Amino acid sequence: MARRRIRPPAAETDTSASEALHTPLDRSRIMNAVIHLLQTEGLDALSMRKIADALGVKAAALYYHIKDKDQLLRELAERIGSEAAFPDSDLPWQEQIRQWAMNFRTTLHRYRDSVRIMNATFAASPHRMAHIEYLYKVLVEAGFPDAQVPWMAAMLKNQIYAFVDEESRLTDRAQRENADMAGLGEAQAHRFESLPPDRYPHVTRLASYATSVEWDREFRFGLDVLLAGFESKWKQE
Amino acid sequence: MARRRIRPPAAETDTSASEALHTPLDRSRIMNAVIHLLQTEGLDALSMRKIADALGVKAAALYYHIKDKDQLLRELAERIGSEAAFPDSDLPWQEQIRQWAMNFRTTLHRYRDSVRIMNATFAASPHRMAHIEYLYKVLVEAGFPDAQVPWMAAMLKNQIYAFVDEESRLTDRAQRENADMAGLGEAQAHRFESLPPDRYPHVTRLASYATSVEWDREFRFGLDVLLAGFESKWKQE
DNA sequence: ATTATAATTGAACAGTGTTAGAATAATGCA
DNA sequence: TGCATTATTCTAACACTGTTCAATTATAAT
Repeated sequence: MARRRIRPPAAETDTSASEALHTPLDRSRIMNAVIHLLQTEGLDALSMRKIADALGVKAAALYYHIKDKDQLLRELAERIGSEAAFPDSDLPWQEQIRQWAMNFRTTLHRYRDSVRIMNATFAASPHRMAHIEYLYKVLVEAGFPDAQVPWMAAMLKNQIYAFVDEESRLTDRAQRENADMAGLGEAQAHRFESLPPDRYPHVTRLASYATSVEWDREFRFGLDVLLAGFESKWKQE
Repeated sequence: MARRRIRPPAAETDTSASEALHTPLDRSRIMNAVIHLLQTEGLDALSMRKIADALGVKAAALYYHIKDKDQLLRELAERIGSEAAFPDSDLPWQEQIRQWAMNFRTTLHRYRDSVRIMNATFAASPHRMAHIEYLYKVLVEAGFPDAQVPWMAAMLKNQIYAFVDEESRLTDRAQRENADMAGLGEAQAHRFESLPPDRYPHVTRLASYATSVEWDREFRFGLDVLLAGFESKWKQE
């Protein structure tokens, strides 16, 4: 009775060489499965049971290696933070921040639902703190008053998160619409255009600007607004 | 057999006069229970079964009157949006936006987890659209180019949401800490102060500015940065 | 009193994160 | 090799979540 069970091959989701085939299990192997599942199905589908399935294991087995799901998300957020590079530190501060922001945005683009992950977890991990420290340093050395630097950094962070969040939402949606009914060109992006123009004259008139967007340009525009605002406020106080 | 069941008094959570005692049930009575539950226990505790309990009813009964939970949240968001007033339209545009933003912030303060609710629901409801229309109108009439107005409005909205979100989080936490260990003064707000100063010199040095915050002042500061940035960008292009 | 309609319920479905205790696999030691 | 110890994994359950459907009860109309 009770014959030895040999673990079945199990769909490993990704047999991309490296990483021993089915060795015991491991925090890093779990993280790989998490990332793969995140990219293919999104954050909402990221359940403990699905992660375990992808590893050919039952959900309870995960809890021998990790504390809870939140730890998984924190490690995910930390990993994302670790991939955004810092610009050369002898550039002028405006250019440093511009490049830093664009690096960060590019990194956020690489992970599905990245902004939601960042917002759902507290930032007190080494690589994420390094970004805060970097921003503080640049702004302090640029001569801004200590008391305002944390707020300026927060505004930059918020602007990036909010922008990338909306950007991801709209481009994802556009992709799906193009996939469903290929052709037909110019899907109506926002439903704003189909609103009563007498009640919302400005919204309907400006709705066209929300359809075809040059995201890179608009991201720079938002950054420039903040940087110009910083300088303006700095001079007059 | 099968005697008539007379509905028990049931804890109505709030017998604040008005509203017939236990008449059938009703979208507006449901909304009242939702709001009361939101304010006392927060968004995370807002489950269909708890809402039903507060009304002396089973969860399935709610679905005769509403479509799903999301509709409840959308009505909540719409209600919040409806309570923020618009400033006089003959003020200069900067002052209009300043007052509009402060009104909106005050309204958000009145509802627990309000920002999360706003962010979780799409804005295409009358009162919320009215705010977008208003912002577009003010900015267009201030002379800003059409193509940039939607982005400017988005930046203002994002700044308000992000600010109030953080503000609520920190003040809620401070209140809880003061409740637990009354006295002892100056709870350490952020854990930033207990970080290694050699690794994060700027963060630890500036941590003190995050402890005692004049939120009103900082909110105005953030707004002024945006307004100054808008003007600066507008002039040079 | 009987029929028609409005409102509520019980029970279930398919999920979620998480835990305790039993079962199994891998390992060290004699 | 056999045995005992440790390292993993599994089974089963708990307490939740939003939601649906058929059956039941309440209310109103005839």
